[in-house]
Amino acid sequence: MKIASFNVNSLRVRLPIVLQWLAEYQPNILCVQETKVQDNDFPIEAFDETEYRYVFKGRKSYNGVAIFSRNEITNAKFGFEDEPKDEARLIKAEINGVSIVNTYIPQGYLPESQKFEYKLNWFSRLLAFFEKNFEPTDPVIWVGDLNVAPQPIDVYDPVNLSGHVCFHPEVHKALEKVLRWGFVDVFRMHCREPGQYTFWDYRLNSFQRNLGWRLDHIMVTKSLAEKCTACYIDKQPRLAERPSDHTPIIAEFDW
Amino acid sequence: MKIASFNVNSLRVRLPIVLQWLAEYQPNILCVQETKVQDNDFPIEAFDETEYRYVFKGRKSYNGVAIFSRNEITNAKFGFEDEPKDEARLIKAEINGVSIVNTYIPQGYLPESQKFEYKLNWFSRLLAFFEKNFEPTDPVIWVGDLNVAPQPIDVYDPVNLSGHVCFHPEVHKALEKVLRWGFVDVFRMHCREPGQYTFWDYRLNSFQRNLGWRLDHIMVTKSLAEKCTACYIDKQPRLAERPSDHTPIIAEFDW
DNA sequence: GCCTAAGGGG
DNA sequence: CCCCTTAGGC
Repeated sequence: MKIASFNVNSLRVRLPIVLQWLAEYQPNILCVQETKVQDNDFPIEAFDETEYRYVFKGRKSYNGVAIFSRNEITNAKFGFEDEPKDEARLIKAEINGVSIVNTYIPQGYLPESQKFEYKLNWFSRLLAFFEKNFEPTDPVIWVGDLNVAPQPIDVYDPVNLSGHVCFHPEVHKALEKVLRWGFVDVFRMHCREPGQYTFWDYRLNSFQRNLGWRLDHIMVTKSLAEKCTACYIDKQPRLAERPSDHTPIIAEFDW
Repeated sequence: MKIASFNVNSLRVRLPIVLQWLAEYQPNILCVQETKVQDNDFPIEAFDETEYRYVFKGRKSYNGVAIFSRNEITNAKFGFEDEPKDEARLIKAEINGVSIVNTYIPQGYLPESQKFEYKLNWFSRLLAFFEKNFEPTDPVIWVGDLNVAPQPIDVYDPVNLSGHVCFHPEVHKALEKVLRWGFVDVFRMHCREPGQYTFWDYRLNSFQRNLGWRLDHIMVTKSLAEKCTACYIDKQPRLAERPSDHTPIIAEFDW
């Protein structure tokens, strides 16, 4: 049982990468973010030629989320239950008796901005969403681009980056609250190495110099964490002709 | 002695095609149009790695002409001598004792428009340019995207396209006047076949359906026409990954 | 359709 | 640096 998360930064531009990646890695589930495609323009034909089923919700230009799965996807719901729903940022679905929550959390622009307030609030609303829909003992997998590097080990320069909207005490507190509800960061459960990132800014040759951030995560409830056999980051898609600025993270489970 | 004309529709985008084409066909001279690149951004490095010399004149976004030659290029002049010079639409140069005039003639938008007036006027000014600079007995090669299909045989639907700015009685008359000064259309000297085109609109799948136009030409004075051994259109570059909407025309001479 | 540009976003 | 959008040209 393999589940992956990948911020594709335009599904249409990255379609060859995504199709090749699915064919090569054969995950059971792939959650993608930043599809940047309206539902009418979603490239369903390309995926209908694969064994993958899909659910998606997008909008013009920004955001957009999708789940691809080899097994049946049921009860797909998009966005929060209250306003603003942010449908192109959250999918909840059930696959093989496990609940999947795929999120693209707002980046937050600048700490002084309204957008940062919105981001912090988004974490609160997400916690309420988990509290309302699940018990911590349920099998729940929360994945996506969470736009937060949880620990100093998760950014290339923790001293100078402290205060950045993706590495900020307030955001760390907000994430911590959600995790404390009942999630385990399965990547850090398996790997304590520094320099393990999933995002590199397109500017500054960040990837070549490994000036990265670990922003993409696979968080699972405790019952599932016990069954997680591996979790790793795949940098291969970054070597493609037109790579995304993010790269996939994969977790494997014995169940 | 091989000379070719090719509207590249962005030299930077088509650079791989042009370099490969030069390496494969080894023409003595290649005239290109619609380089769409300012002189500061012209990719000279790429051509400095070949045996080709070059002269060019471009501007931002629109037009732009260049000549590549394996032999020395002398007395290169850009544009008309009077205003508007339209430097990014005309190069006159000498190569191997022959005069080359490479033109990208205005398309003309709509017959009712000012731009169409400008196009017709451009042909008049070009005739005056030839009269002033050459004798019909001189060896002169006039090539380029002339934005005119000379005969009914040169468009896919002569009845319905009659009146289009590139297949219009006024334009035919204007071209005819220039030809009568002393030029021979060497393509039609060698080939009377219909369906021989050099341009296909990107829209409507024109290339696949061969809904084309013969807009790119090699016109030569009589003394040279006698030495022309072949003239043909090369559709191979249209099979590239990112083809131009035009394709090269090539003439061969024994001299 | 495919090129260009300029402006917003990360 | 690479994505998006809109607008203009052909």
